[in-house]
Amino acid sequence: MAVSSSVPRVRFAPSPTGFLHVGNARTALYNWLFARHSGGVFLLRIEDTDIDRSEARHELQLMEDLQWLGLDWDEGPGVEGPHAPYRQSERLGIYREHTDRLLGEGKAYRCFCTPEQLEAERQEATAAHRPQVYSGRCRALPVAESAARATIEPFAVRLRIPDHPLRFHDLVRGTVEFPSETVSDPILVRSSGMPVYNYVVTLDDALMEITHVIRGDDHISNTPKQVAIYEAFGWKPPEFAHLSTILGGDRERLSKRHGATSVASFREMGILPEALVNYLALLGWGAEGGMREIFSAEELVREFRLERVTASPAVFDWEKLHWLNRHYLKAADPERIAELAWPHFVIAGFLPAAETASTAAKDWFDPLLALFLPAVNQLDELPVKAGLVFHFDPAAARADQENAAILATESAQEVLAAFASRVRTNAGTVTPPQFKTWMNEVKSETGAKGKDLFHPVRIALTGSHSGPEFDKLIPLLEDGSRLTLPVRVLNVHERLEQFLGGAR
RNA sequence: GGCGCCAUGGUGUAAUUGGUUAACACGCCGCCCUCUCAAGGCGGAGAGUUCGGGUUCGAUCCCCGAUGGCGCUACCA
Repeated sequence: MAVSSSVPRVRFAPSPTGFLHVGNARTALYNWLFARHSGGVFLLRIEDTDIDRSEARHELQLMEDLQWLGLDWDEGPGVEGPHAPYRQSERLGIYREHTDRLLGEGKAYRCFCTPEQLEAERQEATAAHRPQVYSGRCRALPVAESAARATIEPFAVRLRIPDHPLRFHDLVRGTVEFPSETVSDPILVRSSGMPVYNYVVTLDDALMEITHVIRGDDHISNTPKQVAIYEAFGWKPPEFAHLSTILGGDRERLSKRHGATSVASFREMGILPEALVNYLALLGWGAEGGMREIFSAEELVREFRLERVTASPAVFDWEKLHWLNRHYLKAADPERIAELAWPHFVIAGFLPAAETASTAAKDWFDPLLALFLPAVNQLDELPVKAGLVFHFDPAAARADQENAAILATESAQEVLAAFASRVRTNAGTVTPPQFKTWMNEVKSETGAKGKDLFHPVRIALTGSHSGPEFDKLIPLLEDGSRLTLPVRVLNVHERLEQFLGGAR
């Protein structure tokens, strides 16, 4: 290994076995924040030694998700760098050389034990209330015998765990120590010849001169073994930082069981990357003083300290993510949001594909979006919230219990009649000032005011007694009705007639 | 079974790293605004810091133990 460099080097090392999970996304984020804060190097390495589960498409997806979050890597697939290759499946030769060295120096040994023998040992250990560590049966095999058997028998390679306590420093937990007796001689290389995760990870971290290993706390128990590997090679172990687990509402490790957990699904739902990044940063870390919640990526980079990362597990909270997402949805450039929101209306069957849409439709979409955006947590809720613009069902409106109660009053009938007579005398486009005038006239004619005045009209026009301001809604309906869309938007006249017609 | 990590309102985090009426945010409740629903503004309830010991003049903070949660305990990653 080369001399450790002065600039911090960190890595994110996912295995391409599925989608990028939020937990891993947070790990990636903290690595990235640390690197950017300290002017260090952020490296991406693909851990694909599990050939059965690793897939190239997952690797692509992983990189896409990382990019979407804005986490760019300085070395790794796509950019390469001085320690290429960055895919473990392409580094097998490197691992082999190092294994030979360990074997040659007696730091590791061949193990000829069968799975059955090993299993029996484990059972014994449990029965005796002893830790499950390998007995060391093959540890003391004479070199000549070991070499001889190697030519005819399959064998695994194990590391000789030293008999002193294995300790390491953790930036979020302090010093962690494991008694030697509780650490089993780990398998380095399987009898198939394929090196094992814990081994290659360590080799790569060392070879790639990683100075800070920031990863999930499920690796704490693996760390003593990795420290022993560093020791066997005479290398200095890096600093560690083990991040706590992200839990679901039931305090169990967050998983698919809890709903969407992949970064890709968040994107599809219409969660903005800046909201996710902000949220994930807050989940296990707090700025000094802890009195701020909204952080841009740049601000996070400036404020982030590994030392301020919490050691305790955190429960994933959709409400707070939504709060942040609403914030960023409102703060973002409307044009960008429009682009992101449009496809959701396409899926709903309300709008044509963006490429085929007229500019008139696009212009019409902006105020529509402005009207309904404040009401949603995530973009995919938009079509439902804006549904009243696209479809109007008088029968269903009348069937609704609350609506029926409102419509049943004499005052409501008077209001509707007075309103209808005015709408009918004017065949042109209804404008907000016009509408306002009518409502004032209806008000003085019927004596109805407030809810009594507005609710019947609202129901007749939108199907619901609650909804957005008429000032903004009316132009949307009128303009929308002149557009050619997959679904015809009904204007005020049409709505009123359909509603009244349905009653007769 | 063994080993390890963790423990502040419902949730995420703060608390000059032993001295605070334990703070902020989400959520919740209420009020204002408003035809309504959101948004926005204002206010409120909610923890005495898991429990028990210790150290100390004084513990959220240090030590020990218990309890609980989680992780690892594979020729998985």
